[in-house]
Amino acid sequence: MEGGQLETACLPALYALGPYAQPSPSLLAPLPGQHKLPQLPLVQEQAAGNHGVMFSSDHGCLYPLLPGIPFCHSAASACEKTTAGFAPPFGAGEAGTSAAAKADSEIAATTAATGAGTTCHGPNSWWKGSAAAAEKGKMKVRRKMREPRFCFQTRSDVDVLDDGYKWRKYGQKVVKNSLHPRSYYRCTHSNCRVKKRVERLSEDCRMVITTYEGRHTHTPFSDDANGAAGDHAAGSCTFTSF
DNA sequence: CGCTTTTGACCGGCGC
DNA sequence: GCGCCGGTCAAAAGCG
Repeated sequence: MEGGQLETACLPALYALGPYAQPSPSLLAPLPGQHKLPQLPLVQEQAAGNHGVMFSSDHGCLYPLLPGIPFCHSAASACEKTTAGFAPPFGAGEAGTSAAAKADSEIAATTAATGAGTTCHGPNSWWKGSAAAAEKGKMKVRRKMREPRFCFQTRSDVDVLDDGYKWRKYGQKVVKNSLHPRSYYRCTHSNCRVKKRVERLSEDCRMVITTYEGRHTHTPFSDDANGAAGDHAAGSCTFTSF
């Protein structure tokens, strides 16, 4: 359903960030058919910090929400600072719930684990185990193995931003202190375990918080046999990491 | 017919 | 130890 819902004209500038790529301006590659990207020094910090960065976009202008915010390098407390700082201007702070901070704290422990070169699951079983019994055991592992996350704030009438990837919705949940349900998506690419959450601010239903978790193992549209899009990938690996 | 979305249930983590 | 809450699962329904 997603991937094409947004008219290009009203697309918020959503750029592919390379959380693990080298901190270079080349990290910022505009997605196919999207706006030229501004220089975002903050992203370079993000590249080093791996996760927790937040941006705001207003139909084309993507900018750091809080310049100089402390990234979540390791401690959960740092994450809380980040998210708390994010919340006040908008009142709700859904993206900065304790759970988000909690997850970020897990990321801190996870980053090293994932850096070891292993995925938590088989390459083709990123969303479920083979057996229910085994799943129970894996569930805990999966929760521990959190991926780096990026949080974007965009202003849009549609929930799902066309970021060049194809997503499948796997859940929706009403979260506390939010008038709008949170939607959970997974990348449909077979080997890709990237997830994203989409939710709207209670105080401003036009503001959409999109949180990406993990890194794409493929280029945008690569699973759609869209070769042209693949050509947009900056280099071979920089753009693939999101 | 295959894929996606919906939705209620379940599970684990965390705070009290 | 208990309850709350976020995140995920999985069956059913919907859609192209």
